[in-house]
Amino acid sequence: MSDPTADATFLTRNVVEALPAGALAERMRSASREGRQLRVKLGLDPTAPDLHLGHTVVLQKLREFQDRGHRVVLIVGDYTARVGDPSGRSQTRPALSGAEIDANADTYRRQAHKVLSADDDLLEVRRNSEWLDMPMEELFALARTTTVAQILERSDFARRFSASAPISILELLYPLMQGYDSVAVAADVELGGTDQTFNLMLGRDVQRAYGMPEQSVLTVPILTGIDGQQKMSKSLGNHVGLTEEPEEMYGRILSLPDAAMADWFAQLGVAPPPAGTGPRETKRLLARALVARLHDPAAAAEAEAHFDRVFVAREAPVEMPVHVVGAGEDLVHLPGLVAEAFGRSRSEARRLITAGGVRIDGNQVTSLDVGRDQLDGVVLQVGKRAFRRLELG
RNA sequence: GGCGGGUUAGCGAAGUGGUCAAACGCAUGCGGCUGUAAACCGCACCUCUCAGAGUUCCCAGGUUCGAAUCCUGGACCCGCCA
Repeated sequence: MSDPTADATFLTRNVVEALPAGALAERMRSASREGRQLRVKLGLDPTAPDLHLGHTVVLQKLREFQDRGHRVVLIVGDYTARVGDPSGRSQTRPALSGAEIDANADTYRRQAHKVLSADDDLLEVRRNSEWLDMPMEELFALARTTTVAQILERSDFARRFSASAPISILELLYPLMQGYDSVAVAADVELGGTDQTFNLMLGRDVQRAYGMPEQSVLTVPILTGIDGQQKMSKSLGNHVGLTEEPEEMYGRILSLPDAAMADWFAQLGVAPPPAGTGPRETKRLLARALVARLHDPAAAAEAEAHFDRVFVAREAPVEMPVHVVGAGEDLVHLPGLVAEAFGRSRSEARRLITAGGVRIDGNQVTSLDVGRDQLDGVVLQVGKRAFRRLELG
């Protein structure tokens, strides 16, 4: 392990807040003296099956800790997911079934490895059902650590409370459970988005109540989605999934509004281009860098080439699935063909054709029927991105 | 326990007996312009084998020639009072 003070300075770069001030450096120095790793906690709520680019902001930061020899403790909130984190929500959240949570937890772990080192010495993955499935007596002890006034300090609770909106007791318990996670894994540091500030800080109070050193808290920015408006979230459909194909990923990043680019560079830690670079090239650079990070540089280059070919030059991609046109009449009914080839309904296919969204070899289709002999080997296209090469069967 | 309000398409939200598959906005899809940017324009957006047909307005039953709209019962949500 290197110089702890310098490390702390490096690690607090690009974070929104490091609380309390100087605590991280101090903790790093004492850990260094004792010759032990810091335990750096991140809780993941397995309510959605996929991680996205927004999650990489915090994962990237965890990776920096790992690179300095510290141990990341990922907590899959399988137990707390049954409550639902009310942070930033105006409504009570629905609970998930055990099976859904299990499935999500699994994919989380796999996806997190895209950014984190999987080295056993540097990564520990736990589920909070290990300790939160506690006797009521222990729950009482936990509940005693915090007052309602403390919990109501949190702005979203306060807002709902003053608006007379419902707040369930279960929701009030959520921050306590998250805090108890910190006790259970003896966290030295906990990371989270800025929307987690309250929960992270409460974790300190809970730790103190249990007679243990209080964790240092780092909050990272919440990444904007590709709509440039709302925070990135799968349910808003404005996300870039970590498991997406390079081509898809590249394309989605390019659709980011210009106004949001600067934030992305800063928050995702991509080196910005030299001054004077145009917005188009700047965004291409961003997209290349991110695809390279989540896949590899070769994939990024290929994705860009594919993009240029399909969307700039408007040509068909090099490779595409083949659809075999079944034997039949001399005249082929296009709605049926499009429906079959792209898995849509005939009605939808018909609408697309009428709207001018279907092309054959690049030419907009205007009639609903086409001679069968004109379909051999041609490229059938729906919209800008879906292609099938046709073959006669 | 008492009183009141609510439940309409992916979301928000009109509609209070026929002209309602249901205004409008958002989101989404396709097209145009373009840098898959912004802004803007056009079309589509319950389902389908689409000049037509089918199924809707929390659920069940009823009134009526006719109901998203009226009545009865039920479910769920919310508020106020206790």
